[in-house]
Amino acid sequence: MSERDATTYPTDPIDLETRLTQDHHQSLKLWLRMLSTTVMIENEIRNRLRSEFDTTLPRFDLMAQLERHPDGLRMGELSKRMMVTGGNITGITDQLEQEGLVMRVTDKQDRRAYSVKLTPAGRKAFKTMASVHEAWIAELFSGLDAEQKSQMISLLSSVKSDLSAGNKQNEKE
Amino acid sequence: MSERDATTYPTDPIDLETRLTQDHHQSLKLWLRMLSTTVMIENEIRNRLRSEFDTTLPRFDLMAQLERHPDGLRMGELSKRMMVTGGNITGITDQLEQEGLVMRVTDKQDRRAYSVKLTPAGRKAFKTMASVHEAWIAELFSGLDAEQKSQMISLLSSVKSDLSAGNKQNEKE
DNA sequence: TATTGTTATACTCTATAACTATA
DNA sequence: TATAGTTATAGAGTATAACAATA
Repeated sequence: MSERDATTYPTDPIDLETRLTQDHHQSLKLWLRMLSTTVMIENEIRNRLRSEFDTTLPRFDLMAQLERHPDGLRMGELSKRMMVTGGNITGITDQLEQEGLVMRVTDKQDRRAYSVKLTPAGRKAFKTMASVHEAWIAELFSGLDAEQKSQMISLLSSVKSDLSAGNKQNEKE
Repeated sequence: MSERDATTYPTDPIDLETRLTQDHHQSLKLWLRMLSTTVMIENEIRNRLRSEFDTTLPRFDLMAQLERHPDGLRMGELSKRMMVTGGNITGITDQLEQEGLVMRVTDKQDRRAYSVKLTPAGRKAFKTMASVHEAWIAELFSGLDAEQKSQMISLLSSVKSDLSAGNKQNEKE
């Protein structure tokens, strides 16, 4: 070690291990913070949806999906988009249909299938909820300015694309 | 409108409204991305914990809390930290105690209360799980480099501090 | 009286698997 | 046979409220 100068070897095994451990801790810290932040916001939104509109997050989500697809979505598509299995979609759709907020329209090409659509009443009810909901979200994220928000959106995209690549679950769109 | 040049008035109400709407949409986009990313990771971790260690996220969390507090935590403290109500803590603690992973130590000052601690077996089991868990997390976040991770950690802190300020729920620490 | 923790209960959300009816 | 959706069921995970023991 006599002639060695201050420069560390690039492949020094101890450094590599140290860096790996640091990375692991940093990832864990990031995950714990992300999880707890998300849970706090989710609980807040869930409570507000219940007390203000007597609805739940999955019901709101399903209506949001239909709002984005005015031609309607089939049960199977809703299942994929909401990341839950088919049986659950049937249950939520049943509720919303009974309340007159969505309707099942039989597909003429395939008589096994339905298109689920918002009814006019459902669209109206959703619009009201959605604008209040959007204001809540803006309020809860008011700690970030526009620049920081777009930073975070792109960082999250990197995480997510990595995830779906690993899982090979991104079949379409 | 004849004499008006290309410069918009700084206080133009339309611009203000436009900016507000844009901010709302951006916040909503951020939230939807954050939520779906978190759900995907959470599901992945939940499945792996079940198949590799036959345990659940709340059980893992409770043990993680105790690992960080070797002197033990009271039921009420666990409840606050895990953001769930007391009855649930009793249930999870019962399970883990039966399996010999945690123990209830009666408090000598206050005989209503317990300190819950990891048993030696529990500590050993947790260490094994925790290191594998940490590697999973590092893997799932490998789409970000160290710089991006610390950026995201600080962005999340801003969101979270804003949240707890609004809710006045940050009583200690 | 107030607090610590437990019990009992119910509800939401979820997955799985067997099923019906079409394709 | 395969697919779209339904039904039935079970199991997490959660909150609420009444309760016992102790402060």
